[in-house]
Amino acid sequence: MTEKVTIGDVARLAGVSRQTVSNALNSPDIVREETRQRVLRAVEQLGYRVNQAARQMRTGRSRLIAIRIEPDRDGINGSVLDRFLHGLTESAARSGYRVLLYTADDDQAEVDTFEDLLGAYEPDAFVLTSTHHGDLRTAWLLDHKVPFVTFGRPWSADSASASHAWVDVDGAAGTAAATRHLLDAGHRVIGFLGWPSGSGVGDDRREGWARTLAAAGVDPAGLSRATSDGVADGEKAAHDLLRSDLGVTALVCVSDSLALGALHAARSPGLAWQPGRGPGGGAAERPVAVIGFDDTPVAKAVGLTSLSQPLAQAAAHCVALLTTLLDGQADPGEPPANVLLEPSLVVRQSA
Amino acid sequence: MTEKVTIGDVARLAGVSRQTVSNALNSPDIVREETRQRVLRAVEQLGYRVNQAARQMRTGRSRLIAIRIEPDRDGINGSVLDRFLHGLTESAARSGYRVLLYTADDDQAEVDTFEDLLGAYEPDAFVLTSTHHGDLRTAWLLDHKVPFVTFGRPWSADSASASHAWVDVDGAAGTAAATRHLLDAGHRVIGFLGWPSGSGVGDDRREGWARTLAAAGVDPAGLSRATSDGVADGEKAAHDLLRSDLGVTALVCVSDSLALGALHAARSPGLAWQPGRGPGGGAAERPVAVIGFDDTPVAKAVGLTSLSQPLAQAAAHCVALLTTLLDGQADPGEPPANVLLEPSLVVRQSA
DNA sequence: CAGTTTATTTTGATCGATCTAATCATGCCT
DNA sequence: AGGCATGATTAGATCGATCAAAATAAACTG
Repeated sequence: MTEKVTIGDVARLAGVSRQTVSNALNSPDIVREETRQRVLRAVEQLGYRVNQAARQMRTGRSRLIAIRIEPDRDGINGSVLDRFLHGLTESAARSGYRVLLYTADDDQAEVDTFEDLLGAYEPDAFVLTSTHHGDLRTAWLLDHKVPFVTFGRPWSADSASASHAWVDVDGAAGTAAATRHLLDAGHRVIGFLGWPSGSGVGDDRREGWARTLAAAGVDPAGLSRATSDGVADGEKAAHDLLRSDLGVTALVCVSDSLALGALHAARSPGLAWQPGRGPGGGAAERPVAVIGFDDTPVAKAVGLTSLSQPLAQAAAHCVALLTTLLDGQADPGEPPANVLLEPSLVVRQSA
Repeated sequence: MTEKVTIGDVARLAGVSRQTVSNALNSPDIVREETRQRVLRAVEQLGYRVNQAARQMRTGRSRLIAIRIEPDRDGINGSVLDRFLHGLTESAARSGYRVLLYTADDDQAEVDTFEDLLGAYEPDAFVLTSTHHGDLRTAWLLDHKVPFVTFGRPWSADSASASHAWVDVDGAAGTAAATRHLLDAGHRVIGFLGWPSGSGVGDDRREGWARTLAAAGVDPAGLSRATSDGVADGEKAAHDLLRSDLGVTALVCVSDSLALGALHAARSPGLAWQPGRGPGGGAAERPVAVIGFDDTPVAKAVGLTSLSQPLAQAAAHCVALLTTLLDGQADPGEPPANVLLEPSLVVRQSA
């Protein structure tokens, strides 16, 4: 163990009182410059570091941010949270905060954990991910006046009231960009592989595709398929869509999992298309173009064009919003701030 | 915020002193049974939770375990740490500990962070991942008598001295199992795609393959290729190995990244093989079998047979070793304990 | 039944920082 | 020079728990 250096040790060496050391560090402006220097030199010399536990007792602030780590549910998209976590840890550290992890199997368990953590470690704030309709967690936190930010919009009906700070990535803007990219490449009949409607994220992403396609004069009706998230599901849905006689030459997908399945389907015989004509018959076949979402390692590995979420940025914004909340700079009259970031298209071989 | 409930509140309600409440919770055996019940009822009623900061000040124990979260370097193998982290968080919680994250770009930066954290948050222990030759970090922690466990063996020359607790997965046993699986399936000339020698993990995994192949009467010499970790690298190396006239019909790979590359190579024309004869000429071609390592989401997605590390188990063992260290149950005379787990082969289409 | 031992509970101090309020200098104004 | 606002520093209390030691109650012993 490192020998403990307390504020008293520093005070003794600098020849001042404990409080002056504290002031020199926390309210530099009320200490005489020369004294401040002397204190800082002593701090340096002894390698003093403020003890969080002691500070926390007095101030009630732990400088901890808690976040739940999820079991990477479907696997393929699991690394998204991982990258976000990394960004969060870095940004938090830059602002003098540390990240504390916890797990919970469902909303209720998570709320219980809130109570546990607040009683024991007193994190200053929470970051919630995977927000969804009728989220118990946000209600509880608001109710107990615990500061928090969500990574993900509040997808509830009363989102108009915008009752908490959030950061999100604009899925619709992403799929719109993907669709535009395909249109620019000469595609017209562009399909969409999504999740069953009802999930905020999924609906949002579909909307971006539909809007852009319609704007280009193509009716999106009938060009979309919904399925659960999985490679096999994606393959099946893509097959179904490509076999129909609609002349689909490209697919925008709500996730890399579905896109990967679509890629398999697209490479199965008889589903390619010929430039300049409709599908079927002719030379120089071109494979169906596919674009995924999330830019997971899988996408990189198989050359799948995909939409990349600016996760490090999102994390940084979360921390920024939190520090504003915590430092009380937030105007209580103003509605809570929020940030919407645009994903970027990473072009690879698949489109 | 939740209204604060202190040990004093509980004491008042239960009609005893603060210390008795503390005893009832921490040393139940020295409190009269009836009193204990009364205290527990009061605790329940008020929803009391011990304040870690206050406890930490007195006891010097924070009940925090710190671990570094790495930027998922190559991406494809990134989720391994993620899954380990999840397991660690769960196991730690079960033992009354929480996980604190930090980042660091290299060993030196990590050591600096040790000092920071120990001064400020006083984590009770560290869990180190990615141990390697000449690891600065273990030396520093040993030197400062900070409890820690590594996930990964000490790969140093003086590993004989086994100076710290560790948990690891037996890579050699894994590749041995993979090789045996291929032998059982009728393969004889089985190649290996690995990393350049010098990395403990890589050498270990190669060794399991070589040993098993030799035991089956096949000389592994010349059947292995070394390359950096990447899909393209793997494809190139696999091509090279398959094109040689050695008659390789299967490949064991040190990682899923390389295996994915190998899979691509194996599917390129002219590299299949015919059962019952050597490569080239004949009917009923069979693709080259490929086995990867780590069972990443990519493996699952593309149907790659791979070796799965028991990460949740490994994490649980890490916590178990730590609690033994921290609760002082470890016999100081005994050398530190360690655990070696076996990976399991997840068989999919590729082999 | 006094004298001890053992069981149970309580009192007071303490961990290391910060808050509040008090003290001690200075400079300025009339 | 006295009065006073301002600047700089310090003394003492405090956060909530646990430790060490003391106090009290109960049990046992000869």
